[in-house]
Amino acid sequence: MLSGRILPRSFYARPTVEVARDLIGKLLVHGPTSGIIVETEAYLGGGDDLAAHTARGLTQRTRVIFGPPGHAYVYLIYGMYECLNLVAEPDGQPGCVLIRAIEPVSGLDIMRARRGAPTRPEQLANGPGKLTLALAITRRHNGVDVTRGPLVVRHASPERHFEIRVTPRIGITRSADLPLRFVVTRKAQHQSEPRP
DNA sequence: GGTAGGATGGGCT
DNA sequence: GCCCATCCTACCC
Repeated sequence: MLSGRILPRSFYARPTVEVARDLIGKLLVHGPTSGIIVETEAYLGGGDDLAAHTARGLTQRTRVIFGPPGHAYVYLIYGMYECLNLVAEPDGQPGCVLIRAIEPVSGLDIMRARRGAPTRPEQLANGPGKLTLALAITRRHNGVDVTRGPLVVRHASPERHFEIRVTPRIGITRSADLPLRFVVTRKAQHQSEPRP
């Protein structure tokens, strides 16, 4: 598949929920590996979202989330895995989107080698810790600008349209009821004709 | 099909 | 010292 233009910073400089929703169907690219984003979660600033890392305010770790939009926030989780977020909202306002799953598009063999365990294609990057492993995204990418390579998000070409379901977020205990997770349920381009 | 438990280290109280 | 925005394996239907 061809990749379209890089998402501009204005894409990210919007309310976090809108950015989370609109990242579905976009192409996450790092070097030779890439995949279509199929699951995201919004983590809000402003204090009402107790699951957000920014809920306790500005710290050394969370400073990137308060910075300009269109940058990567990467952190270590459970001492073993790293999670990729993309910073939303205008500069100075917190808010970010966790990328929870991608559907591999290019560099499948490289992803398989990085993941180690015998892995079926659909399981290569279907989790936040798995996709960073598959795309070789680490804390060294914390703070990098994703509107300029090598780690970027692009429009898919042709543009992809999906049916999206909104649900509570996964794996949290605080603010666990907020509908801030966006996940592809069905590929629109594969939608069948009306049944007889 | 399902779930329980352990690995592992940084951030914050 | 406790809490994680996780994943994999073992084990049990």
